[in-house]
Amino acid sequence: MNKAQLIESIQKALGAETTKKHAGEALEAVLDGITKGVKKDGNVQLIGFGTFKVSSRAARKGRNPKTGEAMKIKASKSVRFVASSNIKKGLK
Amino acid sequence: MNKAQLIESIQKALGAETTKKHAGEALEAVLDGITKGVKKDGNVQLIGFGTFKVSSRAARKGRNPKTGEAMKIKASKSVRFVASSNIKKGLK
DNA sequence: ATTCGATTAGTTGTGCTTTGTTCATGAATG
DNA sequence: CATTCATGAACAAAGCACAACTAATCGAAT
Repeated sequence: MNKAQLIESIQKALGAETTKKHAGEALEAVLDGITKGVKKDGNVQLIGFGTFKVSSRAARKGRNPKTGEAMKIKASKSVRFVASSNIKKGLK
Repeated sequence: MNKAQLIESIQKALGAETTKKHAGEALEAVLDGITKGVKKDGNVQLIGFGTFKVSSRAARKGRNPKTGEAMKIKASKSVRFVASSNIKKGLK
C-alpha cells in the first residue's frame, strides 16, 4: 500500500463528503503530529496501534561493504515502533 | 505523547474549524487504514515517514520469566517500522 | 471528575534480527 | 522533475522479541 491508496482508504472511512484533498490533509496532520511528538517527547503511544520510540545507537565499528575497509559508524538515533497486540492480530 | 495530545496536534494542523471529534476521527481513519493495509498487502510505505512491514519469527525456545521454566514460543508475525531518513532528522 | 475494562509495562535469559557503513543503479513517489 | 527508496555486497555487536503473570496505565463512557 502506498500513500495514495491509504488516502482512498481514509476518505472512505471519513465518509462521502470528505474529499481526497481533505483525506490527504488529515494523513499529513497525523504523520506530522507523530513526527513532532516523537521528536519532542521521545515517544508517541497509540493504544491499540503501537508506540513510536526514539532509539539510540552508540558509535561502533563497521565496514565499507564494497572495499571491506573498516570504518567507524557514528552514534545515531532512529525511530522504532513497538507493535501493539491488537495490530498483530490477523496478520498472515 | 498520548492519543489525546496527538488529537490536539492534528486539530491545530487541520485548522480552527476542525473539532476535536473530527480530529479524532481522522486519526482513527489513518490508523485503521495503515492497519488494514499492512494486513492486506504486507506493507504500507509512507514516503518521508517510514514503511510498516509484516515481520515473521520462527518458533523458538523461551522461558517463563517468573519461574524460569523453559517453554516454547510459537512462531509469530508482527509489524515492524523502518523509519525514513526524513523522520530521523532532528532527533535528540 | 470518576470509573473500570482493555491494554501495556516490567520481570530474566537467550538466540535471532537489525543496524549501519559506500556507492551505483534503477524504481517509485509525489 | 526532484527526492526518496530499495537493492546488494561482508560483517559483528548491539538490540530486541518473547514466554506467564501481576501491577500500572490508558482512555472511552458516564
